[in-house]
Amino acid sequence: MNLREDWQFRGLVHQTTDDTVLERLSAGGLTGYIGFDPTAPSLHLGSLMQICLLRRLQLAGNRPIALAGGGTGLIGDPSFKDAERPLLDAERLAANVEGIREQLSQFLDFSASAGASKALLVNNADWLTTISLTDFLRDVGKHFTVNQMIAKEAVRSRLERDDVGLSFTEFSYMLLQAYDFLRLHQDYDCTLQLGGSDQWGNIVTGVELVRKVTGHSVHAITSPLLVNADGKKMGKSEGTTQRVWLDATMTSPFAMHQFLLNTDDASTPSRLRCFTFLSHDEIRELDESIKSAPQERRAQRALADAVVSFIHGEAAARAAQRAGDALFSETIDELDEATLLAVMGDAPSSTWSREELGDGVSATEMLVRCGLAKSRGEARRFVEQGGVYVNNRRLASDPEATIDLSRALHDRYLVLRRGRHELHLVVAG
RNA sequence: GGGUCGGUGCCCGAGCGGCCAAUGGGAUCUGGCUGUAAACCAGACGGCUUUGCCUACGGGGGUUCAAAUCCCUCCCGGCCCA
Repeated sequence: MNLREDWQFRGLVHQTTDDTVLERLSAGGLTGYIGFDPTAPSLHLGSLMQICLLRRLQLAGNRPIALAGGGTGLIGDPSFKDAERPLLDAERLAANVEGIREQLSQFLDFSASAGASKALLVNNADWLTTISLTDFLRDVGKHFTVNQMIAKEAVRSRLERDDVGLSFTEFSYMLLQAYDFLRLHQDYDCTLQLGGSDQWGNIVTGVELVRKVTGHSVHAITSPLLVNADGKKMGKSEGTTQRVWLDATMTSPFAMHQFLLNTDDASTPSRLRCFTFLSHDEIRELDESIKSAPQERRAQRALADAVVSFIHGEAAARAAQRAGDALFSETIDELDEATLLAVMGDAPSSTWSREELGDGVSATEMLVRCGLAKSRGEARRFVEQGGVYVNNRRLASDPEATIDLSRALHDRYLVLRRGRHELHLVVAG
């Protein structure tokens, strides 16, 4: 099984500059890079595809470069965005780059033992913040005409809209990214850039720049953007309620596991291919299980286990698994105290005074203070609609309902749930 | 700088003096059906001490018994001209 066959099976390739790249990658020994935007202190599931691509590259004996966009982040990529991006200040950006560096270092092999395919992490702020404007315009800008730049699909919609514009700053973004490729080619002999299919325009601009400046031909591979069954980009602001972050303190392993477990049937095969390193046979078998026994959701379970293991480790994946099983398929009041705490370990919790709970606290009040409702009005609505559960038993849909210690598990714990998924552990102090 | 069009709830977008917390769509949320899914159906969707009150239609000021709606001014954006 070589890389080309594997990538084709997994559907990782959307477009390439030429057919031979995949063959050459299969042979190993190339250097390829992917850029990561430091828009937040953590990467999220939307970047998992890119992370896996770099890893696959490395496993096949190539050198992966992860490029943190500390410089391009100062500008903001306008590709297919429908409005001007707010600028991030340099300090936040630097902090974000740091966070991302740390995360990426877990997924690639940066040790000397990797030899020629030892991964590299670079920050384009190193060159983008130091090059002079006139040098940039002469050495980079001179190679492109505005005519071809405005013809790019990625910016077209912004140019055609009559309510928002495209600032010169954002318009210049593609040149900065092109310059990155040139630098990586010159400094590290990098001959390949990968990215999502929305990056095609930016990437080929880089390919062109390298050719014009050095005469060398370098390559591009884009991968399809994964969408949910409803056509929305996954992992962006969608998901259950928020983005699914890779940082365990921002999105708990349990929440991530749940998110993946809830993947709809139609999207599961492609996610298994892109986000896991399972063998082709295993994947085919899981595909089959979706058709033959969808209610078992073996494929979703395998996906959730594999991804959480990859990101947070096997122990975290097992814990998330157990927590889900306990919370959704057993009666929670049968759990012993240690198990209950382990299961609820990921969920937010709060400590309440015994006296207060003894007297009974109104359900709406409790929902608001636990952060399960944004306002009393919303809390009242949840109760009225029957969306509130204590220890997995639905609360009477009475807005005056109160909750007291008599329901507590082990005389201290109340598992408060709102709707299907939002949990909170109330502890009597 | 000049002209012109526009800025409404999470987003899009109606309203153009009282019947407006503001039509409609999307998103989201809750419930039902299910498989902790999708689709579908029903409901909710500014806040509160909830038969009422408060805050909101870019900011400020004004006219009026009454303004998202009229006037002035400022800020922001699009387009055209310079």
